[in-house]
Amino acid sequence: MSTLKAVRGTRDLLPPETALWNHIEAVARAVFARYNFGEIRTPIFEDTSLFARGVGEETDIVSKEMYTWEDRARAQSEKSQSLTLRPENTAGVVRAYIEHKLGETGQLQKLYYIGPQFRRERPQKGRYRQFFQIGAEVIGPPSAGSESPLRDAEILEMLATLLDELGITGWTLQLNSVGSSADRARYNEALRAALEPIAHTMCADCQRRAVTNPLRVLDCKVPEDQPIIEKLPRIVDLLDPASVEHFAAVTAALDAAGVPYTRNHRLVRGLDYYTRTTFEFTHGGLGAQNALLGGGRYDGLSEAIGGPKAPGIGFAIGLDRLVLTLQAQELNQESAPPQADAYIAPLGEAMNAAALSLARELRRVGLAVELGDGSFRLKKSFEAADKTARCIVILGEDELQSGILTVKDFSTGTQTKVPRADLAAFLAEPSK
RNA sequence: GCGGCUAUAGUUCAGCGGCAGAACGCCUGACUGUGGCUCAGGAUGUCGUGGGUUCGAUCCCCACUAGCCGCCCCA
Repeated sequence: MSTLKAVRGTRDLLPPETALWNHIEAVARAVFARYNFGEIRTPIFEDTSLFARGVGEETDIVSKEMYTWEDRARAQSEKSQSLTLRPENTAGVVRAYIEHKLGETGQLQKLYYIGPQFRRERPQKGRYRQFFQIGAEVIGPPSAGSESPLRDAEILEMLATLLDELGITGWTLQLNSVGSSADRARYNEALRAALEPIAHTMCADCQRRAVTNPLRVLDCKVPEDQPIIEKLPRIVDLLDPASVEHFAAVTAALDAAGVPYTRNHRLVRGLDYYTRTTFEFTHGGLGAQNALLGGGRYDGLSEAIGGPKAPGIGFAIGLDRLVLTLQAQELNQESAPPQADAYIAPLGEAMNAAALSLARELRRVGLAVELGDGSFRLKKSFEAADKTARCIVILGEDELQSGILTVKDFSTGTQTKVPRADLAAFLAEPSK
């Protein structure tokens, strides 16, 4: 019988790596709080039609990457229902916005989420079937200012701040506008027409893309094709005046705030709901998956799934990729394993009960304490203590009788007698 | 879903058609209470899983599974 393993594309996250995950999440929460975002937690599965209508039937995500099953009826009166593990979280957030009539508040809703998403893709580095995203959405009725380009710029400025505060170096913000859905359809046809006579001079992939999905030609990385791609029509030339004005306002605000960005005419994103502003923050060193995060405006999404007019803008950060990037950066640095403040070494099993009592006392005042076992010989206690804690506290007959504990600080090698009443304060002082 | 590479000790990896290896890590080492550095000794294991070829397979062949890389696409 084969041993059970985590299924393909899923994985266990173990210490000490989980400490990094928690750190990233804590920084994100702190940054979001400063921008006055609140947390939303939506279900991990939804009615399949939410994604079909929201993300788009023809997208790769919906057409071939979803985990979908039929949740069978359990009573005569109940109908079976097609359910899907969420492949992204924006649709769920907008569904919740509609369901709870958040638009009726008249206020701009600023919501963030942290959680797992599911797509059945071939796993690679930085790509998993259960992966984690940190995302946020700004959505509301137009009267609340949800259409303002200031919201776009603020989101981008917040993301730049977040990456900076996480210590991510070398990121690039790629920015584009895809206009209205009508603009995008016109552009698609313009590209197709422009490619038809020249596609045969391009790489094999592009020849195929020119027919199946002209927008993807823009992503081609073959050097010989670049001059050809540069001469293709740009979507910016086909945008309606309002979209042009919107985009200009976004870039003007970014310039004023000093957020660096790169105008990328080729940035087209794969989800149907994007309108106007689209963006990616990319980072080298992630291989083919160079996008740390992506997002954009989705002015028609709410209406597409049966809600009121509720323009919005949001993003999703690939948490797994953020972790990979930070781990790669930290390769050059020494990362010390987490250390407890003290290791209590009871001498003999008769001391165990007293040791727990002492540990409780220290832990209650906030010290991190590792508790040894009285069956260990002192030598073994020292070995264990040296690996897990800054100090060892010896608790034997003498110490119990006298109330004076023996403490040795590993960083200095000095051994001290400390009255039990002073122990917590002694341990709390950073050793010099 | 397609193509390429890979799978050996806890970890990183050598290796060979004929007894399974290194480094690091781990365990032990006088003493009724002293770690690190060094020294001595020790254990590592279904050689990914299942078939096949062979007197004999960890090694060669096939399938499967998983990982990595690329494609597709995306976070």
